Formats: sequence, C-alpha cells, structure tokens
Amino acid sequence: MSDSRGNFGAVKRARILQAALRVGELRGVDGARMEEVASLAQVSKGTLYRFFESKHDLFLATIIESYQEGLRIVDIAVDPDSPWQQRLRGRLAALTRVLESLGPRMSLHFQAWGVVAGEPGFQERLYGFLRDFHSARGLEIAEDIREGQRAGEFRADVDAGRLAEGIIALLSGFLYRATFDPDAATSGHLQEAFSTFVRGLASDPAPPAPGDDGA
Amino acid sequence: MSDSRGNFGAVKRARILQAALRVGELRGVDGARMEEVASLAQVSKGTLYRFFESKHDLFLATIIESYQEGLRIVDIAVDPDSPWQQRLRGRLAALTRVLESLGPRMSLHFQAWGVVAGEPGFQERLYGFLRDFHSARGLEIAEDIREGQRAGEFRADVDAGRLAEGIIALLSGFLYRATFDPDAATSGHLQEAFSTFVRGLASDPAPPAPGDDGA
Amino acid sequence: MSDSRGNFGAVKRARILQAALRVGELRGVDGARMEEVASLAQVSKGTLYRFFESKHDLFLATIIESYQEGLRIVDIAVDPDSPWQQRLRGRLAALTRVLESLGPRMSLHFQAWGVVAGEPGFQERLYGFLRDFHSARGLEIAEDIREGQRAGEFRADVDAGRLAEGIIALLSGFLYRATFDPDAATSGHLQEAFSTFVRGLASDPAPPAPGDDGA
Amino acid sequence: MSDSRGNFGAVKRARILQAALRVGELRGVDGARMEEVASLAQVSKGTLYRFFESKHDLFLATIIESYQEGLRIVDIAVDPDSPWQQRLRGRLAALTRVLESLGPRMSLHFQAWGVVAGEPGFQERLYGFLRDFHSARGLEIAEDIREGQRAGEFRADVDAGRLAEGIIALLSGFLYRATFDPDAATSGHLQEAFSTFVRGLASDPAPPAPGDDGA
DNA sequence: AATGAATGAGTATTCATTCAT
DNA sequence: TATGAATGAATACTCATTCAT
Repeated sequence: MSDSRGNFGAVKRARILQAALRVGELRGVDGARMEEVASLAQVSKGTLYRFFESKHDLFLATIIESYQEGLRIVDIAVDPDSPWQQRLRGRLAALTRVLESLGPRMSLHFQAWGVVAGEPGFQERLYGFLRDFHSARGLEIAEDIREGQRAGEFRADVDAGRLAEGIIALLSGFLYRATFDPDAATSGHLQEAFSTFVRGLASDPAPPAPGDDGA
Repeated sequence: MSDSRGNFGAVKRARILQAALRVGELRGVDGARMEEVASLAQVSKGTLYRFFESKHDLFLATIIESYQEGLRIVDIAVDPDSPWQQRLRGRLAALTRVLESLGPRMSLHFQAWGVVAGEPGFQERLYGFLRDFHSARGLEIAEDIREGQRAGEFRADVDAGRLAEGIIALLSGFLYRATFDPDAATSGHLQEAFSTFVRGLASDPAPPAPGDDGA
Repeated sequence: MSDSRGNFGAVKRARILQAALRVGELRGVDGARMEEVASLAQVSKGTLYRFFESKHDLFLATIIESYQEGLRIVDIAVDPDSPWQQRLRGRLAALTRVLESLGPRMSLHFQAWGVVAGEPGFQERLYGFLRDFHSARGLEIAEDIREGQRAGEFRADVDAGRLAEGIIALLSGFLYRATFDPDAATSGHLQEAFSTFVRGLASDPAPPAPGDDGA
Repeated sequence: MSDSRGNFGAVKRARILQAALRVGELRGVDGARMEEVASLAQVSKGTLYRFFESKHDLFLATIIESYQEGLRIVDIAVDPDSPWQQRLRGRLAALTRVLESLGPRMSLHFQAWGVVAGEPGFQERLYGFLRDFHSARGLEIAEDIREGQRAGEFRADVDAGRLAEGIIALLSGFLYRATFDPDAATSGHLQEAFSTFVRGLASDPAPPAPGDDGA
C-alpha cells in the first residue's frame, strides 16, 4: 500500500510532465497556461504546485527529462563489456537515433531554455545540469577513443578528450539545425559526418603526407 | 540632408540594438523592459516603436544581427579569388574566430531565440532566416570541398553538401556548448575538430584499407 | 469519560487559540497560515475546523478571549460585597493592570479586529459582542458612581452612565495608544488620568476630604 | 501650464483616495478590488499604480489622510493667539467635532489598519506616523494645560504631559467605541468626559469660580 | 518625429477549506 | 475522530503598446 501511494505520486508527476510537453508543443512555453496543463494531466492547479515549484520549474524538468531520455537511448544501445570498436560504433549509431527522436521536440526545448535562463537561479540549475551531462558523455566517448589509440588504430597524436567534445558538438549542432531545418539535419547527415570524423582519426596506413596539418 | 537624416536613423537603430543587447545580457529577454532599453539608448519608448514593431521584433533583430556579424568576420577573412585551399583554410580559421567573438553572447542569443520561437509568426520569420543563412553558408563550403575533390585531394566518394553541413554543425554545436560550458568549447576544440574532419576528407595517399567504413 | 473527552476537547481548543495567538503575533493575521497554526497546536488542519468554523472565526475567538481575560483580571480584583469606594478603587486599579497585561498584544488584537470586521456576518458578531461587553462594564462602573452620589461624595449633577463610558473610553484609548506607542500609554498615564477624572467627580461645595487622591 | 499639469496629478490622487474610501466603506478593505477603485476614480489600474505602490499603500494613505483631516478640523477652530482658556475650550470643542466627523468612518479605518499592520514595512510606517501625530497633538494640549497651571487655575501638582495624553486617550477611546456602538459614544459623552476631566484639573484650594463648567 | 502618461489584457500563484480514507 | 492530499476560486500587479500632445 505504501508502495502504491508512492507510485501514485510518480505516476502523477509523469502525467504532469507529459501534459506540459504536449501543451508546450501546442502553444509554446509562454503561451502555455498552467490551467491547461493541469486539466490535461487531470489534476488540479494546486496539485501541479505540489510537484513543481513554479511554471518555470516545470518546464526545466521537461528539459532535463528529455536529456535523460536521450541518455537512456544511448545506454540501452551500448554494452559496456563489448569490445571498444563495437562500443564506439554502437554509441554513434545510438546518438543518430537520439537526433531522430529528439529533433522534432527541440523547438520546445529551446523555448523552455530561453524562458528559464532568464532567471539567475534557474540559469545556474540548467547550465549546471547541461555542463555535467555533456561532460559525462564526453568522458565516455573519450575513453572509447583512447582504447582505439591504445589498439593502434587511432592516431596517437590527437587529444581524445577534445575530439570527444567534437563528437558531441556534431550531435548538438545537428539537433540545433534540425529545429528549424529538418531536411538539412537528417540522420544521414549525422552518420556521414561521424564517418568522416572517425576516418580522420584513423591511423594512416601509410606515413602521413609531409606538411599535412589538416586545416 | 536626407542622407544625414537617414544616417541619424541608422545610428539610432544601432544604438537601440546595442542597448537591447546590453539590457538583455543583464536581465534576460523576459526580464528586459522596453523602458530600460529606451533609456539606455537615449530615446523614448515611442521612438523604439518607430524602429521595431514590438519587443520580440527587436530581439529577433538582435539575433539576426549576431548572425550577420559572424558572416562579416568570415567574409573579411576569405578572398573569393584566392585558391581553394587558402579559401577553405581561411574559412575554417574565421569560423573559429566567430566562436571566440560570439560565444560569450550566446546565452542571450538562445534565450531570445527560444522566446521568439514561441509565436507562430515569429517562428516562421526566424526559422526562415536561419534556414536561408545556413543554406547559403553550406553552399559556400560545399563549393570549396568540391574544388578539393576536383583537384584530387579530397576523397571523391563523399557528399560535399552533406559534409559542408557537418562543418556548420560543428560550429553550431560548439557555440551551443559555449553557452553553458565555455571551457569545453574553446577555439582550440573547434580547431582540432576541424582538423580531424578535414583529415577524414583527405584522399588517402595509400589505397584505402579494405573494410574501412568509417564507423 | 465524557468528562475527560470534553476536557481533551477544551485543552485542544485552548492549544489552538494559543497557537493562533503566537502565529498571529509573528506573522500578522493575514500572514498567518492555518497550516502553521495547526502544526504549532499539534493538530491537523482538519481538526482546526472541528473547533472553529473558519480562520476568521478562529481569530474572532482570539479577540473575545482577550476581552474575557481582561474581565477576569477585574473580577478577581473586585469584591462585589465590599464598600463602593473600595470597589471603585479596586476596579480602576485592575483596569490599569489590564493595560499592562494586554497592551503588548494589542497589535494583533486590532489587526484581527480590522480583518474580521470586513465581513458583514462577522462584523455583526464582533460588534454585538463588543457592544454587550462594554455595556455590561459600563453598568458596573455606573453603579459604583451612583453609590458615590448617593453617599454625597460625588457631584449629583453628573450623569453616572455617561461618566462610566468615559472611564471605559480612557482605558480603550490607552490600549489603542499602547499599540503603536507603548511609552505614551503606561499604567502611570492611566492612573493619573483616572485620578484626575475621579477628582473631577468629587463633590466640591465642601472642602475636599484630606488625603483624597481620587484612586 | 506646468501648474495645471501638476494639479492634474493632485486632483487625480485625491480622486483615487476618495474612490478608495468609498469602495472600502462599501466592501471592506479586503473585499475592495483595485479594478473597482480605478473605475470609480475614472482612471486605469495602471494609473492607480503610478500614484500608489500597492493596494496596501493606497489604504495606508487613506488612514493618514483621515488623520490629517481631523487635524485640519482642530487647527481651524483654534486660534494660536487667543488666550489659553479660549484655546483649550476651542480645542476640546473641535475634538468633539472630530468624533462626529470621523466616527462613522472608523470601521474602515481599523480594517485598513489591520491589513496594513500585517507587513513589517507598513507597520513601521503606520506606527511611526501615529506616534508622531499623537505626540504632536499631546504637546499642544500640554502647553495649554501648563499655561493654566501658570495662571493658577489648574492644580500645579499634576503632570501636564501625562494629562494631555489622557485627553487624547479619551478621544481615541470614544472613536473606538463609536465604531461598534455609536449610541454610547456621542459628542455628548465626550463633552461630559472632558468637563469632568478639566474639573478634576481645577485648582481647588480656593472656592470654585461661579459658573465654572470646565469646557 | 518625439515624448512618456495612460491603458488594460492577461495569469501565475496562494492557501482556506473540503472530504476520502 | 483525525488526517493531510487535493481542490479551485479569486485578484493584485506588470509592462508592452498606444496616442494625445
């Protein structure tokens, strides 16, 4: 019974987030009225405020939730005990699927971000979360790259950490682009970009051309 | 006289945009009050509305301005009559400088973007501008890549258009990241990512390793 | 058993009134939340409503309680079977003590009074109580005065009822003053005012009785 | 022209205070809606807030205004250059008229007081004003009494300051009583109380002057 | 063209009160 | 009887925008 009580709360919370997402997509963050969110979630306005401190808090939770959803997609696809090539390939493939699944929702995401970032306290919370989230992802990818370097299949003269940030930037950049120009940011684009990027990492079979500095 | 009048207007417009930028950075888009923008720009609220239809119109102009500022940086650095290698190298170097110059201002940029995107009419204007802007940049870069392919220095089996979008995504992604985590999105990061990317484009001096599919 | 039950109820009621008083002093009537009153009284919000119809009902009870506390102070001090001079003297001395005991609490009292008086139904209840309470007190004092007149020690040409109201007004006036200016409304002030008032009552055709200081 | 501008403001302010008074009397302070005050004052809600920071600020101003109205009544009636007996008599007569004029409005007064006193900042402003106001009145009356003492017509052994506070308390007390029981707090009551009070002040070693009725 | 006083639409939030357990 | 989660009415206040001067 205490179990079901606790679950009732979690279920309600999820219903509210779901409703906020739907209303937000329909009316935009500014245009969303708490009244409508509450009614769609089948709770009263008062109950809304038992779960979220304010409208902005609610939409901040929406953002964070969507990031963690993306993380779940990647985690499911990547077996940490598999060999590194498989892991890296799986990770990139999963990130491609993240683009497909989150892309259409990015407009709301950026809206909420804009509203929330206007307030110092919220900005700190949001930025802190994003910093931590991206850092953690970066470390995972960098580890894959380093294993490739140790295996002699990736050039040893590149900074794994920096390139991992590059991988993440590619994904973020396409998510951004997908927001307003879905045709220019398909999973095909992302895949091809990843391929080129990884190819650029590959240890040259032949000695590198003299003077090749890449840019 | 009409000239000087016109210039007075342009000067005022610039002063207003400048003021909006400063107030926006200080208070966020939602928190910025037209009153304060007006007073900082040393015009009356009424005058604000002679130059911009609404608050959102003003901040939309702010966004567009920042994109065009980026464009100016690149255009100055790239001589269209120079050889393509020089042009590509110059372009990437200039984009790196764009990251440095716009990075600190991206928070306001994304805020404004998010807020403005909430209204259908504005979303259309903003997204249309962004689509056009990015497409045009993509075409320029793709042209450089194609010249490299014609010269036999870039792999012929890659889609120049798609990879150009990749270059742009790298920049966008780092600009995004710089918003909340400047240390993870320095010009060093961008440069290294560009290098790897271009290296991945390079025509293999040796025959490509069998089974190399990049990812 | 019904006795102890009833007593439990009385104890709870008293605890609630006590809590309302404390919370009210701390936050003001408007700022006091039933939640906090309940928690301080160690009962649930629901229980609060078994004892008091509403928040305003609760604070109305607080006011009435403070009047009855004042009455208790006087009643203890005045022996109805003692001679009238002693009775009057005791009454005035007791009223002085009322000022000392209630003075510090008058701010909440007037706050509650003001808030409660805003609603017609409550105004009627409050005003009715105050009217009855003050009338009863007036009659008691008037009776003392009339005995003094019958004894020839008080001027016969004054209206005892009216002067009794004056005595009461003096107390009320100082209680009011004490709310915002305790230093100007000490028991010393009240005593001196009472003395002057009673001296003004004294029958003067004959030389004043030696040692008559009025109170 | 600048004059009329300035007057427009003063006129509007007065109209708003007037409207607040009327709406407050009709609905109570809590029940009064700013919307209704604005419409009655024939200004917009926005304009209301150009003159008063908040609803509470507005009703605080109402209280202060009513005190100053009372002061005006007294000032008009008292010629500072007239002999002290006349001055004191005039003052007491004027205070009686204050009771008549403010009595019916005291309920609103206490309501506003209650609401306003709940907030620390406002409490300080209100209490400070009341303290200053009553002190100033006390000093004026005390001066009259001291002249009476110097003239040998008032007992020299009483503290003029304290008795002045008594006079003021009598008025306050009757104003309070008038709020809920107008029949027990008429100007007749106040007059008789003043008379008795002044008679108690009279120097009694000598036989009372014939026709001395105190006020 | 410029001003800035006036307007008024629009809604997040609170918290007294209820009632299912 | 007691509880405290859920309800939802009710409104002060802001500030983008307008327009008379």
